[in-house]
Order: sequence, then C-alpha cells, then structure tokens
Amino acid sequence: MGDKSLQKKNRIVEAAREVFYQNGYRAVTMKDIVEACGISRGGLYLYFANTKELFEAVLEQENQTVLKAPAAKDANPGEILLMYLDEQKKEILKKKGNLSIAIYEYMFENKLSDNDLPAKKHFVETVKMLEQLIADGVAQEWMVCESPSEAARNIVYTLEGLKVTAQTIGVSAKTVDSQIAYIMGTLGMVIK
Amino acid sequence: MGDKSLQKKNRIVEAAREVFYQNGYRAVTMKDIVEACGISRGGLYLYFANTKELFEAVLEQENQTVLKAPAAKDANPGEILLMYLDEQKKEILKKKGNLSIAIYEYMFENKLSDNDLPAKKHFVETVKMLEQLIADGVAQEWMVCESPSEAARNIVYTLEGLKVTAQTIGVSAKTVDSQIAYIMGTLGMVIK
Amino acid sequence: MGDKSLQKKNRIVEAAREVFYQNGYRAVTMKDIVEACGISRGGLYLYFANTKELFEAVLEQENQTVLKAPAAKDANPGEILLMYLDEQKKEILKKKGNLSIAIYEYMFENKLSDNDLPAKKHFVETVKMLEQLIADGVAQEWMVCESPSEAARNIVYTLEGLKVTAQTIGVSAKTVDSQIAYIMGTLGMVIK
Amino acid sequence: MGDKSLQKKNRIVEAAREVFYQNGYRAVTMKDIVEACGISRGGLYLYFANTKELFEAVLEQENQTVLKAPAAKDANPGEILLMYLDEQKKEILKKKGNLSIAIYEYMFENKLSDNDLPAKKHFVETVKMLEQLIADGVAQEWMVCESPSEAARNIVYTLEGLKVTAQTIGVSAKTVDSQIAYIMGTLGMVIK
DNA sequence: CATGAATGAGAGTTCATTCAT
DNA sequence: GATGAATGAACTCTCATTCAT
Repeated sequence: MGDKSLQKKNRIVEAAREVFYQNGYRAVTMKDIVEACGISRGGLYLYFANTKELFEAVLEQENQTVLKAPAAKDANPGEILLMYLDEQKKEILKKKGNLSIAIYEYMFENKLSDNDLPAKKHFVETVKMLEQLIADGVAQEWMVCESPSEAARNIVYTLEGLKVTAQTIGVSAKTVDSQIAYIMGTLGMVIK
Repeated sequence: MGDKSLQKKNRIVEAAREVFYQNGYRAVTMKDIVEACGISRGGLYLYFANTKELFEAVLEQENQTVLKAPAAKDANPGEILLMYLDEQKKEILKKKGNLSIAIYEYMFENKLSDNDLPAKKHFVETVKMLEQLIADGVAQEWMVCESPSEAARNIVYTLEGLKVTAQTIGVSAKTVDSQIAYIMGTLGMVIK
Repeated sequence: MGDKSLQKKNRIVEAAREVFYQNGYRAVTMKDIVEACGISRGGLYLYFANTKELFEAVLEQENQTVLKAPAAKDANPGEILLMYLDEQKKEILKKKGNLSIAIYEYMFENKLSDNDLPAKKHFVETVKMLEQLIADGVAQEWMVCESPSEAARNIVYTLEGLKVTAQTIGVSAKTVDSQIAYIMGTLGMVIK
Repeated sequence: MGDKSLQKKNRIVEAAREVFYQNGYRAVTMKDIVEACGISRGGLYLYFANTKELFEAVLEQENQTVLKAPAAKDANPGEILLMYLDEQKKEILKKKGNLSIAIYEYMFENKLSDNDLPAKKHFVETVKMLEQLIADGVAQEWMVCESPSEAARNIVYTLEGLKVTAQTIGVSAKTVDSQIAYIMGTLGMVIK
C-alpha cells in the first residue's frame, strides 16, 4: 500500500471515529461512514470490508494515543497515579462522547469468536501497571494497601463504571473528582 | 386488556428478554422477537409497537425482581451489605448474560430525549440505600468510613464496571469474590 | 334482516359516509370504518364485505336524498331551474367536502366491470329532467334555446366541473353564483 | 445528475405515466412502478422517494406537452378557440385514459398542505388565455359575449366535467362534438 | 349475532455489496 | 485505483380477513 493510500485510509478512520463517537458501534452503517468521509461507496470497500474492520482500525489508532503510560521520572508513585486518574477523568468527561459504549457493543458482539481480544490485553496491562504503581507506592511508604492487585482491579472497574455511567445517565466533573479523591483515600493518600 | 391478554403480553416479554440477553438491544429486530415467541408478525404489533417498547417492558419486569432491597431484620449493616453484594455477584456472573450491555445501548440511544430515565432513579436509589447502610454501619461501629456517600458511589461504579467487564472480556467468580472482599476491606470489615 | 339489524346497518353507513367525505374512496380502509363507528372488526364484516359494498350503500342512501327532483308546482321552469342550481350550489360548496372525488375514484376503479352503473342512470335522468325543464321553458317562452338537449348536458358538465374543482383547487360562492348567472344568461334569462 | 441518469429518470417517468393512466393515483404503489419499468426495488428509490414525487414528475412532463397554447398567427379568435377545443377533445377521448382522475386524487390528498398548487396556476392561466381569446373575438366582432370572464370559466368547467365523465361513465366523440358546437353557439358562432 | 385477538400477505424503505466504466 | 448506479435481501409496519369464544 502506497503512502497516498495510507493517507486516505487514515482520513477514513478519522471520519469513522467521529461516527462511532456519535452513534456507538452497532448503529453505524457503511453508508454512514461513506457519507461522513465524502468518499465513494465503492471506494470505502477498497479499504474496509465492513464496520467491524473499520472499528478495529479506530481502536488501534486510539490505543496508540491512549496507552502512553504516565511517565514522569521525578514523580513519586502517588503523583503518577493521580496523573493517570486525571487523564482518565478527561476521557470520562469527554464532551463528544467516548468510545466506551461502542467498545462494549463491539466486544459483546464478538465475544464468542475472538479469544485474544486486544481489549483483554489492554485490561490486563492496565491492571499490571497500576498494581506495580501501588506496590511501589507501598514499598516507598507513600501508600497503604494490603492487596495492590485487588486495589488495581478496583480502580479499573471503578473507572469503567464511571465511563459507562457518563455515557448513559451522565456524570459531573465533581463526581469524578470525588471518586478520585476516594480512591486515593483508600490507598491512604490525601489530595492536597 | 383482559387477563388473557396480559398473560400473552407476559409471555412475549419473557421471550423478548431471552432475545435481548443473547443479542443486546440494538441488534434485536421485531422479527427476532416474532420468531422467538412463535407469534405472528402482526400479532406482536398488537402488543408492542417497536423494540424500544419491548425493551422497556423487559426492564420493568426486571426491576420488579431486582429492586427488592436486601432486608434481613436481625442482620447488622455489614451483613446486609454482604448479602447485597452476593446478590450482585449472581447478577454479574449470570451465565445467560445479563442485560448490562443492552441497557447501555438503550440508554445511549435515548440519551438526549428522556431526561428522567428510570435508570437514573434506580442509580440514585441504589446509592442512597448503600449510603444509609454504610452510615448505619459506621454509627454502630461495624464499619470505618469517612465519606459514606463516596463509598456508596464507589461500590456502584465498581459493580457497573464488573457487570460490563463480565459481558465483554469476562470475569471469574474468584475475581468477583476478591473485589467484594476488597470493598468490605476498604470499609474496615473482614469477611470470615 | 331484522329491524335492529337494519338500524345497525344504517348507523354503519352513516359513519362510513363521514369517512368517505374526509378521505375519498380509495384511501379508506375497513379499519377506518371500524374505528369510525365503534363497532367490532368482525361485526362490520357481518354487514359489508369490503369498502366497495360500503361505498355503494352510502351512494344509495345519498341518492335517496339527492334525487328528489325540484318540485314546486306553481313555479315556472326558469324558477325551478334556478332552484335546482341553488341546490347544486350547496352541494358544491359543502364545507365537509362532497363525495365527488370519491365517486370518481369508485367509478374509475369499477369502470370495466359494471356496465349499468347507477351513476350512469343518475346522469341520464338528470340530463332528461333538465332537458324537459328547458324544453318547457322554451315552449312557454321563458327561455331561448336552440338545443335543449345540449344545453342540459352542458349544465351537468359544468356542475361536475365545479364540484371537482371545489374539492381540489377550491371554488368560491361568488364564482358559483356567477356561473349560475352565466348559465341562466345563455338560456336568455336574467336573475333579478 | 449526469445525462445518463436523466435519461433513466425519464424512462421511469414514462413507465410511471402508463401506470398512473391505468390505475389513477392512489391505487398505485412503488411496487407497481418497479414492475412496470423493470428496475430493481432499491433502484427506483434512487430517483423517487414515493409515488407523490413520481406523480409530480409525470405532471411536470405532461404540462410541458399540454401547455403549448394554440398558436396560429393568421387565424381569427374563433378559429383559435375551435382549435383549442379540438385539442381538448383529443385529451377527453384519449383511449388509454387521461390523468384527470389521478390528478383529482392527487389534489384531494394534498389539498391542505400545498397552497400554491401548480394545478391552480394552470387553471388560472387557462381561464386567462380563454378570456383574452373571447375578448378579442368580441372586439373583432366574431363573437358575442357579455362576460368573457364567466364564459371562459364556463368553458373550463365544462371541459373538466367532460374529462371526468369520460373517465367514469364514458363520453362519446359525438357528445364532445355537440358540446363544442354548443359552446361555440353560446358565443354566437356557428361551426360550419 | 358480536367480539376482537390472531394471522399473513404485501407495501414501504434502507443498506451492504457488487460491478461496469 | 476510484466511482456511484444498481441490485436484492431484510426489516418495519399495516390491514383485510378469519375464527374461537
């Protein structure tokens, strides 16, 4: 695939992401995408055979941006955790809508077939990262936690819950802040 | 609507629930329901005009079963909380699939229009119930918690996260147990 | 068919007429009629098998009222003609809509099959009646007309044209009056 | 829309006209049209969204042919009028059926919504044209008429009546001829 | 007789997908 | 490669008609 082709593919994915943001996964049709990116009907099929492939391309692009672990060398684990949670806060409150529901729809639909879902990997990696962070925090006596593994999972589940709730019944910035403070509190830390 | 009519309606909702369980909300067509309950095409429309109405009927029936608050008079708040979480565990691990994703799809689709979503009420009531429980637990010195309100919300978000994760990348019974233990732990309680 | 049956049938026809007035012939469904007369679905079928039969019943009832020839014994032909035209004026301007379009739809649909349309008879009789009237008027020297037969037809066609126009692009009372005056004028009469 | 597209659209309208001729307006379904032009179900929707749009396209095409005013420079008003009436005679007697009933159905159905019906314009223009013709005829002493305006309207109503009657109970060529002669007679002219 | 639930045929409409240009 | 017209499968919804009660 040439450079120009790649550019075009990227433009399609860009437009598609918008559409998935607005409408979730299942409600999106190839027609929607075609209209959103001003490409020809047949043209789209040259690059993507169906909305599944398109959504996977969107997810891939997404992960490249999102997965950047919080890295500030001179920060202590507590500060890094807080930075991560603040990043997640933005994700949760994104006005345009985040992809949560769409991802759930996608995963629900492809539950049976794919066993090694990238989402699973993403989940596991996030848990591992947080667990390490908490373990470090405990070791350096910034945090108090008997089970860093469970605490890490709990954070991820809470964030998932927040994301989904934000997309459905809504969540205020204040609520997210309180939850972040609560999470920090359970780890024995206080936000100044 | 006569008694028999009501019975039929119930039978339809029963069949519809199965279909929503299997396929979520958005992917379900009236045709699916028709086939699932062995009724005629037109017959279904006699009772429900579209999948939205059908899904709402399913939710209503669901709420009647689910909303039964945990009530054991001689149990202390900690025990009641544990009972509630065990109930939720069953919900999370339901083999047939629970309605979480379907509900999210439904809410996502109807986000703008309905302001007084029953789901919102359900959310608020659950939080209130848990908050009361925790406040009682603290007052009776069974629990330790500085902010019962945030703790209650945190539980709800965690459970939401678990439900959704269960329906997508999967969650083991052990994981749920650990999370329950963790939650109890953050409230200063230990499961024997 | 008992007396009660007949009453019911009449009530149905009454309701049906309203429906045909509002919607013409072709757009009317059995369901419309059922809803309009608050009878049961099956009940309607006991009396009428389809909208055609219903419409014919309406027409029959209509003809009984409408066909009453203008009869005022001590009036001269010119006065009788004017009375007839005034009667037709009411028909043309009926606010609720008259049956013209419905009748055309009905006749158009049943053009091929029925050869001895009651409408044809009605048309012929009306022409005959007017022709006689004009012939009398000429004989008694109230009117001037070389061809009473053509004049009679012309009146009927004009009235048909007015009825149809009234139901589509609309016709004012003034226009109808002018046309009546014009018709009388062509017969050498002047409306005082 | 390309040239080819336009050609296809025209072919559809052509086929649709046949269908409307045969069946009127209300009885026609998109399926009928699809079958009549050997196009695919979805293909038709590429060009027309419903029978209303289709019918309007037919009318438009029709008007382009029909509206050609009778123009013979060296003819006197009486001759021109006669030419016009002869043209109308053809329209009235068209064996395939003319569109009268269909137009009435269409107008009846869209009575309330559209205020500036093209049909109204057509009506007004025709009246104006005839009125001018008669006024000229009177001025040049070919005709005798006290109220050209009413005479013009009368002609239009009579022709409408004839068209409709032709489509329902039927009208013979002789009848149309007689009516034309009668109309000319009322204007003081005699057909040789 | 009367009811109205139930059926199924058929109309309207949308889209994924193909293919000639 | 790129286009967009064309196809047909699939879905929604409405009604005429029947039939058990």
